[in-house]
Amino acid sequence: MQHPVPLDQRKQQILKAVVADYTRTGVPVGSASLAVHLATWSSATIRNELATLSEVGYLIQPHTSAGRVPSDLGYRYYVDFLMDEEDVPAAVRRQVDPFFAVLPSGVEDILEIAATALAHAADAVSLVTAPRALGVRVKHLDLVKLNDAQALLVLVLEGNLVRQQALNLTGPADQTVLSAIASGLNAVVVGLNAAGMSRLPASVGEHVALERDLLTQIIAFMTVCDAQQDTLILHDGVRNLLHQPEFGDVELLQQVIEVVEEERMLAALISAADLDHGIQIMIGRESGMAELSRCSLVLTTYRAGAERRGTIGVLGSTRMPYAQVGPRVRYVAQRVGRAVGRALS
Amino acid sequence: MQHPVPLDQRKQQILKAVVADYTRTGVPVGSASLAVHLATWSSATIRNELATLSEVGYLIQPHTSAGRVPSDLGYRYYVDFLMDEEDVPAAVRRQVDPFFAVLPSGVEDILEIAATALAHAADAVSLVTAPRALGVRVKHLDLVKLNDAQALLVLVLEGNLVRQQALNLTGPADQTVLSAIASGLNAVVVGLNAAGMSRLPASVGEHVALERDLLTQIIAFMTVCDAQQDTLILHDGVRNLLHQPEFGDVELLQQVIEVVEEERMLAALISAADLDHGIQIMIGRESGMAELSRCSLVLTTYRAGAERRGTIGVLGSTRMPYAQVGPRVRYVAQRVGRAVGRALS
DNA sequence: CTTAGCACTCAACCTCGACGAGTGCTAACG
DNA sequence: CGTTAGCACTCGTCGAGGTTGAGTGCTAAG
Repeated sequence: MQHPVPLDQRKQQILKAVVADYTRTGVPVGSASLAVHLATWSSATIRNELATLSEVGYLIQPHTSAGRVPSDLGYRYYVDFLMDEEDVPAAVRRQVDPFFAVLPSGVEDILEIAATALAHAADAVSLVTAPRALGVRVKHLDLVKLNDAQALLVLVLEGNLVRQQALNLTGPADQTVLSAIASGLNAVVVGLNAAGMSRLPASVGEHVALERDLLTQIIAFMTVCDAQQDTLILHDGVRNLLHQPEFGDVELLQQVIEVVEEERMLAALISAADLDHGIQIMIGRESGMAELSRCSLVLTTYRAGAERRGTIGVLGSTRMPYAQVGPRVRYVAQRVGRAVGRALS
Repeated sequence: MQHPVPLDQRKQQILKAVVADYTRTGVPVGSASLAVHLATWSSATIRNELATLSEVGYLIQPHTSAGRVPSDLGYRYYVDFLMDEEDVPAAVRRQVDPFFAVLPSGVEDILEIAATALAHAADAVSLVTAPRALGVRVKHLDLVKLNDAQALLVLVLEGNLVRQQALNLTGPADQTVLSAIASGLNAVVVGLNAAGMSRLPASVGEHVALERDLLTQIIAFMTVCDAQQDTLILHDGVRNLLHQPEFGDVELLQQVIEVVEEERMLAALISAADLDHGIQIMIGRESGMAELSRCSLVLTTYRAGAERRGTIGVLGSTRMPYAQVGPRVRYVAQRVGRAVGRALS
């Protein structure tokens, strides 16, 4: 990001007022209405300042005789230097908390609830990714016979994530044999991730060949699970976009909804996000996706335990109340982190 | 449904032509353009017929000097008596088939794929419910220790449906004890549904009290699973609504998307559907939901094995090409049935 | 019963002018 | 020299008025 053009005190106040007004009303704001809020200066003075703010690219005029609208850059300056984050109102807390009062034991179910809660709290489209670790660890596994050629692997991973997959049997094997192998593997495999499992010493049980073969398949499947976790994205609240006037244009709406339904595109975006510090805000074209040029993303991580983290955030119009949305996203993130942490037991 | 007003040959042909034209263009159709297709009669004659078709309620005039548009009743008559279903074009088959070429082993994953496939094939919002049986039967179960007070129940149900739930332990119990109980229960419980399990004789293992208690909780959870199956609805393809001119009105769009995102409302609707015969088409207000007054549902069942069936279908504009959509829904339903059947092993 | 002809209706579209919100510029003021 | 009142100017919005054309219903003739 290039160094922002520095602004004096008064220009900052005016820019802040423009963002506040426009965020509230959705209508380009003119010097007169600003002069009411900022009674210190006349509308003419403000007009001069607006002109220079437009010149340096922080404001845009839809047409000659219209008021000013913040540009992406303007929002960026606002977000970085001017914004006073608002506390999450009690009303919103009361709206969010019940979602986390009674929780299912599976992580994915919790995330689904989180998506709904955040969509309500932030009045935007919510996005949630599964918590990611360097390699998911196994908590328990089981083998169920399907037929002579196949067995069903049931993996219980950390966080009570349950995954199933059909495995090929090299030869016929009873359920009793499978159960024996499963309990044999359970003894050595618990707490390991894919990498750890591939370092496992030679077989332990009596059905050496079969067990070896199954273990190879299990490791392969776990690698797949790891990869899937990155791309799994839940979303909710598309309805919240519809009452925004800027999405009155159906063309635009269609592009945005297509991106949201096509989760792959979001996955790329989110994984590119730099979330080392608290919250990341991507404004308009900053996301790099043309379809989202009128949208902003507010993302943060939730932490469940020491090294497990997922991403949670919202997608909304660039004209969103950033001062409110940020804290709300963080609030929900904290709840999710706690809930997922508990599920990790 | 009240008895429909009978129509003579000519009126039928005209009604059919109106539906065909309107479905294609989305513009109210007038007598002149009909006279081109139905060269047998002059526009004046057709005009007379249109007037009587309007009187009996099969057609509607948006305003005095506009053409005619089919009413819900008109579509109903068309669908019941006039429609010639079209074969699913090879192009569509080629679009659908790849989705079912490589299949995951879990039923739910298959259904998700089905939803996407159908959304593409029918160019509408697809809806899919899980296959329902009178009571899902257990294939395998397992107990994993979470902490001193709780154990995680992992149920593998028919169709490789995996469900997990935390159970309360009346007293502390090792993983070894839990495994013993699990294998004891497995011996008697496999193939039973919730009802069957509650008729089970007194305990078999050595940890009588604990086992009894857990079994009660398991039965309760299975009942919940049964209930959940009815309400689980996957959907995809909201984007397909957006390029329909009738949803250019954002108000309307919002209502529809709200219903789709709020799955509960659809669940009620779908479970009310009468699917004894091949396919059910609900047109406009027939659904009873005001929000969907401009939408139609085309639903059918897919069968996986003898007594397992789920619902699959689409939600689109009332002005949808019923003659094409019906067969396509059936086509996908058949594929899904086969795929789920295979997953049931 | 069918159909040509015709008067009629009405949404869609265009144009035009009034309106007004908002601007940029200039000149006066402290 | 920064600030501000005043003013001419721009340009989108809104409503009135007029035109167009698709489509109708009715009538009378074939």
